[in-house]
Amino acid sequence: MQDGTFHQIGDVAEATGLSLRTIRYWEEIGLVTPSGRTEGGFRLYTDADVERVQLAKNLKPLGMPLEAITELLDAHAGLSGEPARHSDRLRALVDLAEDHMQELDSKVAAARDALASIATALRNPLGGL
Amino acid sequence: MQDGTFHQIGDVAEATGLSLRTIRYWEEIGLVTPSGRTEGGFRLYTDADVERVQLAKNLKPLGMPLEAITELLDAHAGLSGEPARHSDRLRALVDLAEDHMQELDSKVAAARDALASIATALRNPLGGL
DNA sequence: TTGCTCCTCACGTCACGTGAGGTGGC
DNA sequence: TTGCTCCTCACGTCACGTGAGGTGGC
Repeated sequence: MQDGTFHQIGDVAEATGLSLRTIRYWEEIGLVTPSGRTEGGFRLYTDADVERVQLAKNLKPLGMPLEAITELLDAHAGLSGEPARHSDRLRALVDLAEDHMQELDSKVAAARDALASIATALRNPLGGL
Repeated sequence: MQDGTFHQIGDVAEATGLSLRTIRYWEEIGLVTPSGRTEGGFRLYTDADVERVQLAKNLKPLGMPLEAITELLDAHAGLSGEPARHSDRLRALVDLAEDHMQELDSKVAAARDALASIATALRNPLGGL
């Protein structure tokens, strides 16, 4: 959970490939909040915070609004030995995310086909079919 | 190319699953322009116009700005028996699109893994790993 | 003390969503 | 003539990008 070491926002940005602005915006909307701040106001992230940023980044392609990703990660984080209530909530959110995953898969397939049909024009420059 | 029949924007929206606003916006930025208008100002789309809308929609998941998709479709449309200039341009744009396709593939894989790791918590509600 | 990193506004941008008020077309 | 579909503004939204001006920390 905590090993005593903290990370600054620049470290998190480098580790995840996100911009500082994005990480700050995600805090603004409550998606990822740093566990601490220095006296001067510098954000301090634990390893768990960084993992949450990375999870959020990886889930983004699903195309859900960031608010939905926030709910999903909140439900996931609150599951440590909880009663069945949180589990039901999490299950519903995971189902929703899996629906988005299905849609994403078919969109990617359609994109691949579209790109292939355009690329075909390079080998067969006849205009029509 | 043309069969004499034209389609109104509502038909195009229903056929492609896009909103009227999206189709109008795409015209605003020069992505898809209807081939004609009625006297009263109603947009008229040919089958080729509709195909272009559908291609643009399918390419969207690649994550390129709409301006890049416009260039790609323009280069593709201008390839009917053209000299090698357009072919070079098209090749470069297709290469760029294929790069985006690669990135999309790895993003989807990461999203699938992330979602699976969250879903695992439902079968193994121990909090840790 | 000098850099480098961080901070908070705050306006700009992209790709639309969402009415408001009005007119075309079978 | 009545609906239904379309039209053009024009402001709102989401997820940031991009400076402006200022301060923290090794």
